[in-house]
Amino acid sequence: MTATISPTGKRPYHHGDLRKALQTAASELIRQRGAEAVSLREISQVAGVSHAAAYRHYADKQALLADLAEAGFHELAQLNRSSIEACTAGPLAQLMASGRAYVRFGARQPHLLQLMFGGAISDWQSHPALVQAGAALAQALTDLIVAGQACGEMRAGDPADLTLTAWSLVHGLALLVIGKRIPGAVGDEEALIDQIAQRCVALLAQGLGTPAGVAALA
Amino acid sequence: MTATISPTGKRPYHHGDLRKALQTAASELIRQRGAEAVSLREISQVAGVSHAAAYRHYADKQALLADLAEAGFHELAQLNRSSIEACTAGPLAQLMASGRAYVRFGARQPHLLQLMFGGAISDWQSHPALVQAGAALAQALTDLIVAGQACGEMRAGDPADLTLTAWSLVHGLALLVIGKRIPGAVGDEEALIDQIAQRCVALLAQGLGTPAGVAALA
DNA sequence: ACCTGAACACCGTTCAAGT
DNA sequence: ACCTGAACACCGTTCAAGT
Repeated sequence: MTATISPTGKRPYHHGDLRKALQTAASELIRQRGAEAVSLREISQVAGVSHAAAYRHYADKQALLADLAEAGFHELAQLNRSSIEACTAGPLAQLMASGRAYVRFGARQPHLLQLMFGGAISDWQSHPALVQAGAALAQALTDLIVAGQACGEMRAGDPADLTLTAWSLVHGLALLVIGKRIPGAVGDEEALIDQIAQRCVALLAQGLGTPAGVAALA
Repeated sequence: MTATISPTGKRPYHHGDLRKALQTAASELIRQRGAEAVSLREISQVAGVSHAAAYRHYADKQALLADLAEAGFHELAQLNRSSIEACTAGPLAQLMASGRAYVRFGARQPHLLQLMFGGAISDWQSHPALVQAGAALAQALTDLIVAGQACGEMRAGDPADLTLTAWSLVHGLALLVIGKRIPGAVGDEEALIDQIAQRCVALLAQGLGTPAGVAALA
């Protein structure tokens, strides 16, 4: 932000914080149209620079996409934490709340979820920050399940199995909702989607919970 | 196939069955590298024609991709039927077998599953045959669940909810496996993936099954 | 250090023209 | 009826040159 905005109103040669401007522009465009439908050239244009300028801040288009996906993981993890904290009941009920938040996130930002999990980022492994952000999300789920097992609300067994089952359910549900593959719920009404998600995570809870845990839900 | 192959060995002007040749070439390339990494021009070249010839058989690239995705749905539906028929136990056990087959399909042909459910085909609704093929797959699942409810192995409730829950679980699991998001199972060993899938669908069965149904599994 | 403009090798798509 | 070749408007990426 140092000496980049001239008083004349003309745009200066140096942008100031082009990296952030690219993130903002890309995020906006991708949330609207999806990663495949947005070019680096258009992002640069919206950010107000030439089409080659982005390469001073990102190695290639993949790196920019990975950056946005990482931000998406942080956002989802934050929503996850909020939904868990907002639920004053036990871990099993918190797991259900967390699952609904996951589906809600997908329904609100379908193109972002596609970017985070779809094939747009070809070499996931070469973006360590992205791997880290994804792993943190899974760890939060595992923590919840271990807590549930400790207090007898959740079934015994390898926490990794319970984690993967819970994650798979909400992940698959979110993607099926996004893809409009659900007959009878083609619309985007958020309330309807949330009701569907509620019923699915309730069935999940039947599978993961102990009899005592399930009884406590009602 | 009429008068298209000259005895001299030189390629004739007319291909004969270019549509099928394009499908074959595209299927091969996409299964190896994914839809985003394959161009219509390369597909045409592999099929042995100029890059414009494809437009005589497909409206655009999306139409070719939709055609391949539809074939994928038929293949998956067939695997689904086979796995159910091969299981001589009750509907709950058949549901588990079906789920494992779904995950196995995804693990074997990750790029195809991405094509079928990812964002590569932007306007799904404008390819009716594709919608139909996807709906048929969901219907097979619902049939299984209704049968399970009828014989008391599966929990009562709206079959649509049970269907969506089961589908979401196996769909999410397949995609997480494909994306190598599963810590501890980064490898491609099919046997390992199948064991993981087995444990997840077992937990699903705990949620969807009645006590009697679950008892019958053991 | 940061950005621009021209250039390169690609795309998807169209269309007159060939067989 | 089916395919080709040239053309158009785009891409992502590179690099000398400008500030």
